[in-house]
Amino acid sequence: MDQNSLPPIQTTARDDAVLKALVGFVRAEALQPGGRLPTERILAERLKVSRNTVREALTRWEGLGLVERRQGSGTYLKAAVSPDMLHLPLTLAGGNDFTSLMQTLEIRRALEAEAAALCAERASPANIAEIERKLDIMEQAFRTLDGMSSEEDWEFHQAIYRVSGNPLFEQIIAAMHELFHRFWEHPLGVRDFGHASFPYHRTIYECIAARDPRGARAEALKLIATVEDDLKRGAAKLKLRT
Amino acid sequence: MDQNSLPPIQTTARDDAVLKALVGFVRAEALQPGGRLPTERILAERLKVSRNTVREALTRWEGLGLVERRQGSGTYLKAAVSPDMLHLPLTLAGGNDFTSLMQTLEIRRALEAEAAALCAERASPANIAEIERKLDIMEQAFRTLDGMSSEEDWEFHQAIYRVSGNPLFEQIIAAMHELFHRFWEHPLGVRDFGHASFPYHRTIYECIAARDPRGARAEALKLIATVEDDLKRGAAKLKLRT
DNA sequence: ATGGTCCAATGGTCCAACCAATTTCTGCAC
DNA sequence: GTGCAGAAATTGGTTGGACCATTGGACCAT
Repeated sequence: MDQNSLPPIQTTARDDAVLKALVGFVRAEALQPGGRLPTERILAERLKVSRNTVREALTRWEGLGLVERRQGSGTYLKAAVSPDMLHLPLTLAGGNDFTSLMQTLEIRRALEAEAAALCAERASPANIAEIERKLDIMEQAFRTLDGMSSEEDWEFHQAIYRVSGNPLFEQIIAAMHELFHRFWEHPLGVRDFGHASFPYHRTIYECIAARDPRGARAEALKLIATVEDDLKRGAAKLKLRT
Repeated sequence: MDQNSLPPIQTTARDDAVLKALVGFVRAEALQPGGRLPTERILAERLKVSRNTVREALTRWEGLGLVERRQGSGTYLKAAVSPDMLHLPLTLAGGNDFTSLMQTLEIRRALEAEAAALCAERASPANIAEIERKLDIMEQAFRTLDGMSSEEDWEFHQAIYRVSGNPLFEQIIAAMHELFHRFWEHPLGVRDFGHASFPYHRTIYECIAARDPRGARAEALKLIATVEDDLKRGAAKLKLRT
């Protein structure tokens, strides 16, 4: 017998019930990300639970990044919610060491290549125009600053993830982006970090515009490879462990 | 001016401070997963904060899967913690609908192929033997049950992720496994769901044993393709939306 | 317009108590 | 002594009420 057929009963689950009610509220009110939730006091009164219970529920959602609380202002929705949401709380020991960054890059390589390929398959003309716009901005920033601008670079890649049609790509990479961002600003002592990756942004775009999934995948892999090289050069310079 | 040069100041962060102190405690006591944390009341007293604040902090950790609370018993550590942890709270609108499962598969395709390739590069003889053992068990289960056994199948793939040398693969896929598991037991009305994927498990293993990254990647892609086919067949049968 | 002051709303913290589940102890029967 | 039922202590869960800190808008003086 599958032990899943007899799940443990839940005798008390006030805060979970609160969250369920909140999901209902968000849907009933068609609340969009950025919208404001009822105040804690109102929720407590309406749901007939203590304000503390409401707070515990909201704390959970806050930890999951679904909601943002601003003292003196209110509680705001940060992401879309649905009744059958699944939360994947990944917690990984992330450091600034070479190994962690390399591992992050391996994940990014896998996802970036796949996303680029899917993007090339599915992009509409409007999508392609949007990506080109982001590319132009990035290239402009590159010339102005004489180097990679992490902000504009990120926007470009994000556009590709979005157009891939699979929101999971954007979510996973966005979550890891913070980890990556940390060291992006401190290029391990390597001058011109990311310079080598610059030309591949355009080649990726061209493959997408040409609806060439295989090419897009190949160019994406090349781009990641240049970043890996930069990383290795930095590691060698700092004599970090491999 | 770079807007990062004036980051918002942090005036109060009691519960965050509690978590930081808790990290220190875990490390000082060399607390292992499964170990028991101090009582909420004791923590409140020691840290000179209200029990409510302690509870908010623990609620966050609980939501992140780091800790488990058992009423009447205590609070127990569920995973290792470190000062520089990174949390990726992925929330995906995951249902049993065709679209969600297909998107999950696209992620799995990206990661599975990369992991198989890395595994083929890095596997030690002992690793290879371990994977073969898992493969034998899976094949045995297949013959006995006359069908795929999700449990043994999962163990096989997990072994590959582990040997890939990058713990992120295992963590991400493991988190998504629950989503996949849901419908794995209810194969959308498709008889012999997963049957077609069976032979590729051995071909993947053989490529790994032969230290053939390209082959391993190719076979992994074939395996996922068969699952996608099964999924599409099920969707067509159930007239689900694409 | 600009800046300052006040004030109501809102999240953050605290306290003291009680409830509910669990564990531990106690004492009785055998 | 052993075993077990019930009491007692422990521990997380909930409640209600209070106060603090921050926010943002209204109002006012310059």
